[in-house]
Amino acid sequence: MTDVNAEATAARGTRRTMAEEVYLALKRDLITLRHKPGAALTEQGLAERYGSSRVPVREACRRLQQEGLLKAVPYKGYFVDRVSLKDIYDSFELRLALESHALSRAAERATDAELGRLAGLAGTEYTFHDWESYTEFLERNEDFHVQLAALSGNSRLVAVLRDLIGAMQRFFMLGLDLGDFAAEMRGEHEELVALLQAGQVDAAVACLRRQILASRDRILKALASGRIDLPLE
Amino acid sequence: MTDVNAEATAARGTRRTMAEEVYLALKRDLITLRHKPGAALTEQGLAERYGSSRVPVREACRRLQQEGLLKAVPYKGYFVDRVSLKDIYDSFELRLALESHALSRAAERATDAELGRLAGLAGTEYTFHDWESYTEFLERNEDFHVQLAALSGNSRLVAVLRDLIGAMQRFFMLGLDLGDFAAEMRGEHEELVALLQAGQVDAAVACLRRQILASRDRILKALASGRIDLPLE
DNA sequence: TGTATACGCATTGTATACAATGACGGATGT
DNA sequence: ACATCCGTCATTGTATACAATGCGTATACA
Repeated sequence: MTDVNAEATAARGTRRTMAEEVYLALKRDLITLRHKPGAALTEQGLAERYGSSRVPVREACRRLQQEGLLKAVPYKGYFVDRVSLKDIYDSFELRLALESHALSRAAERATDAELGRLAGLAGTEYTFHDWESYTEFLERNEDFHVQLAALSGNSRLVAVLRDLIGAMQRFFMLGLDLGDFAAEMRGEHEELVALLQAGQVDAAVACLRRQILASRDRILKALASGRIDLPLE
Repeated sequence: MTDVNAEATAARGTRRTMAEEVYLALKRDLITLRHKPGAALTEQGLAERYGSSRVPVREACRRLQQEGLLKAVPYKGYFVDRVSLKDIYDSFELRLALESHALSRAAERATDAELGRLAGLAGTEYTFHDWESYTEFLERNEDFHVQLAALSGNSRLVAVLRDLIGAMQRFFMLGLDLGDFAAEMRGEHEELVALLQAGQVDAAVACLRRQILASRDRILKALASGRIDLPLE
């Protein structure tokens, strides 16, 4: 414990640990609905599936539990969190509150160069019924929103928003395959950045609000049309 | 895995697990500054201190890491997160955004009975230089704000806010002993609830904003007066 | 038939042994 | 004096063995 200022030598190396590997793989499988909402999971089963022992699996599960993708019940196992209408409403409401605030702050602080870099992340689409493209689209979309939030300069806010969006990806996966919204969503990000670059803050906030609520309603509508097992609790 | 609907049988029993025990004890010691910001911790050391093996300690540490109280550096150990001015600003800003929104929603939804129960949590003070009373005050204060947020009906928001306030308790601990603000803070909660009960939503939001910013500035002022080791990164 | 009770079993919770990592310091060469 | 290399050691990362829990079921009993 003489190594006092090794504190600075933080996460530099990118060599992945088993726990991290399992975390990423499991999260991916949860988001892509490979593990379906309500399904039961066991540490042993996951360990075999992802090729490790129970210990890294356990760490990954606890993390995903706190992010709201899993639920652990003591001495029983883990259950994939169900998707409820209430959770969808709550999540989008929280997201709106966080992103609205972040956007206002970003408008005050961001430089032209930063906005330019953000614009580079804006062009993102998907193709209907192409499962692979869904995943990539969602990743880019998350990137865009996280980077936008980062321009607020508030790193706590960014961390919270990142976790939230991560937990929300499932919603989109559920919705994307039930209706083709690619055209409808085309250019949303560009529109937002353009307003920011033009310095029209209020319009940008209004635009963001419109987009987020539209996004929510698309999912709700898709879910209402197709019949998906959604215990509304 | 035939036990499909045992999913419902969630956390009922209150029997504590070692990991939980360590988590609570360690969090308490972090909040009360028994472990000082910047200090180095090892799993083995913590295991001996809290009377368990490394495994539960590990789980507690990962949890506290995600809550922003610890930082883990691989193959090296854990470090108590330092308190920076930026983090104080960021935290209060995020808290203001979350609580403002929650308050607005609560004003729309809360029944008189709920507001009455909230009022019961409002009367809370501390006595200067009484370390014990600080802890209890902070717990009651957290309770009040979390319950207030709960009236918004948004459980995701509540979860995020709870973690955030938990991580912020240290700030108050740093500040409380550097100045006697008991008188200044007396009745703040009552004032807020009264405005809510009177249906004066806008005034309540303004009041909350005033209180939160005052709280932040008290801490900043106290920190500026006493000299506390605050690496501003 | 209904009800209380005890047992089995799947699963998590915990401890411990061992492997991997990488920072520090001394040895070595120039 | 100074840089470089290499071994050492503290610490985390991982696997495995064992304990604890509590649900489901069979069983005993009225």
